This record gives sequence, C-alpha cells and structure tokens, in this order.
Amino acid sequence: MSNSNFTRSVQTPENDFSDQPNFEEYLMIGHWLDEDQDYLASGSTQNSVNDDSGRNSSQFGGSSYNENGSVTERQEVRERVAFKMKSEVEILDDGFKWRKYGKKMVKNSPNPRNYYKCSHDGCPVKKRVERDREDPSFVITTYEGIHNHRSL
DNA sequence: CGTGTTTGACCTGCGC
DNA sequence: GCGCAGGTCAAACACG
Repeated sequence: MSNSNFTRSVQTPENDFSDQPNFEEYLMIGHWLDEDQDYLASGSTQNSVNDDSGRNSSQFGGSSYNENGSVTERQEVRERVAFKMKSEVEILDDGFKWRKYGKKMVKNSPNPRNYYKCSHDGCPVKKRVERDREDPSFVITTYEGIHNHRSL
C-alpha cells in the first residue's frame, strides 16, 4: 500500500498548518468503536481540535461503560481514539499513569512503536505511541479502551 | 525495596 | 501450511 496513505488522508494540508499554528498541537485523526472501523471514510475531514480536553480532562468517553450491572467483566466495547500531536517526546502526561510493556519495529515506519498499559488496577486501557514516518516531530498516539476510573 | 523499563521470545491472525 | 507482521509476556535490569 502507499506509504503515507493513512496519514495523508486524515491530516490537514500543510497550508492550514501555517495559517493555524494552534492546529499543529494535536489532531484527532480517528475516533471509532470496534464495530465501526470505517472512520477514515466518515471522519477523514473533520479534525477535532480540543483546546484542553486532551490534556486536562483526558476522559475519553468515560460514560460508555455500563455501571448498572458490573464493570468487572471484560468490556466488549473497545473505543479507540487516535491522536496525532506535534511533540518532541512521546511521554506526555495525560493524567494517567502508563506502564510500557512492549516495543516493536513496524514495517511502515523506521521508528519503533511503543505499547503502554494503564497501570491502574483493573484498568484495561492500552495506548500505542508511534512517531510519524515522514515527520518525526509528530507523535501518533492511539488509545484503546475506556478508563474505568478517574484520572489518578 | 518497590516500581517501572528494557528486551527478546512467544503467540496469533492473516495473506499467499 | 508457512511465513510475516503486529501484539503481548515476562525475566532481568535500572532507578527512586
């Protein structure tokens, strides 16, 4: 497949970046459930730029899990949120504590991909951090799952 | 001493 | 059935 087909289809043109310096902080490049993976076709052009919800609140759909019965069982609904943010370091404190559990070299990129898990007890949320193939100054972060606890 | 990181091995899904 | 690529585990290690 094309090398940058994924990123090109979801990020705004560079011209927009020049006009909107705030835009390059981070972009929501994907937000989909496990059932709906057709995010590229439906949400490719809408880049949600949240002012501070990504940093401060950092609760990605915290109300989706059912709390009437029990939250102890495995959650079938896996929510995935992909961010692409401009950052020198990939260790961004988003309000949760992450424990790295793996590192892999991916075919599509010369940069390694890091795997993190939420270190909170019983929290199933995972996180995948990867540098952009053509813009190493960008970091692609993919959250998977929903936190069953408050941030820290 | 407790917690998190590192790193290679192992597992699994998928395409050929 | 095999090989590749992505994802996870776990033992050893580093650091406060």
